[in-house]
Amino acid sequence: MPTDSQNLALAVARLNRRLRQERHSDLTPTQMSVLGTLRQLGPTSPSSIAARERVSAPSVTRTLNCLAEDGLVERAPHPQDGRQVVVSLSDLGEKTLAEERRRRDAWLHQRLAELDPRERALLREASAILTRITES
Amino acid sequence: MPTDSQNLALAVARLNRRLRQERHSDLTPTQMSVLGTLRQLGPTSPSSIAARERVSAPSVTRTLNCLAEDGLVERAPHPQDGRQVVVSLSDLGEKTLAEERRRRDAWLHQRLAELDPRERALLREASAILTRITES
DNA sequence: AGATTTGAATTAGCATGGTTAATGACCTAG
DNA sequence: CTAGGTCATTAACCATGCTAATTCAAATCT
Repeated sequence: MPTDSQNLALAVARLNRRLRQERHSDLTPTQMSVLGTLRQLGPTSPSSIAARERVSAPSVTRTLNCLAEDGLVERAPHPQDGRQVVVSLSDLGEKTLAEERRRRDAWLHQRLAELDPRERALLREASAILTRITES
Repeated sequence: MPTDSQNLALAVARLNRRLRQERHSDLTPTQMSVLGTLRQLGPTSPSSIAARERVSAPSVTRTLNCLAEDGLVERAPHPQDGRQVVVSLSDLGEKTLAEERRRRDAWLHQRLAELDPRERALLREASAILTRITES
């Protein structure tokens, strides 16, 4: 018999795959996530993004390369510290993020709309708890 | 301002990455998931596994190759239909699954234990809802 | 019965995105 | 000023998603 944590882990893994399938866009989930983090943090270093995304620095570098090629983010030297790089969302990046979010979330949004209000509220709370857990 | 569905999608993506990090094992999340599905379904065809995991058939084939190499699953011809293959968990697979689950879930289990009972109950319900959503 | 279509699994080839290890540039402390 | 640490990047590897094409078996249709 599965434990609660196993159920939760399975549910999360499956939903994650499902969401990947529902993407009808050019941006991958990882790219979306990095753009979102960048939106939230404002201009920051790659390592801050890596920490926030809980991913290795090289992984972030590669994602940033793709995003920079498409003109969605910009890299600038750090004014004080020559080792660091400051990454920021471009206007195009901002616009693209908003639009892709709208499209990508259509499926999940529809599913949520089919739930009754109590379940929706429950999931809203659950999101907050999961976020808190993840960051601990 | 992010919508509920965006919050949920982000929370799920992040927790998924976090769980991958907490794995202290040889089995990847995908492999774990396939073993779990196999445990749940009993002996089945690769295509059933693919449907359950919402993943393409070739992807399942490859995962099964890895698992079979390690002796965790076994393939047998289907008695009636010569096109099909019947995949089943070996004893070693069963044992390994149980053990890896125990280890992999330690982190999440600990996090859940730190929540108050109301939150735990809420997440239990949320798991069920997410599973239902995912399968729709 | 024989030919064709359908279906399951696999193979081949591609892209993404995670990792660790090694490099190079830069800062900082001694 | 040198030694050591830090940040970003590069290189190389692996897992895992995909589609397209292949193979072989079953089912169906003359």
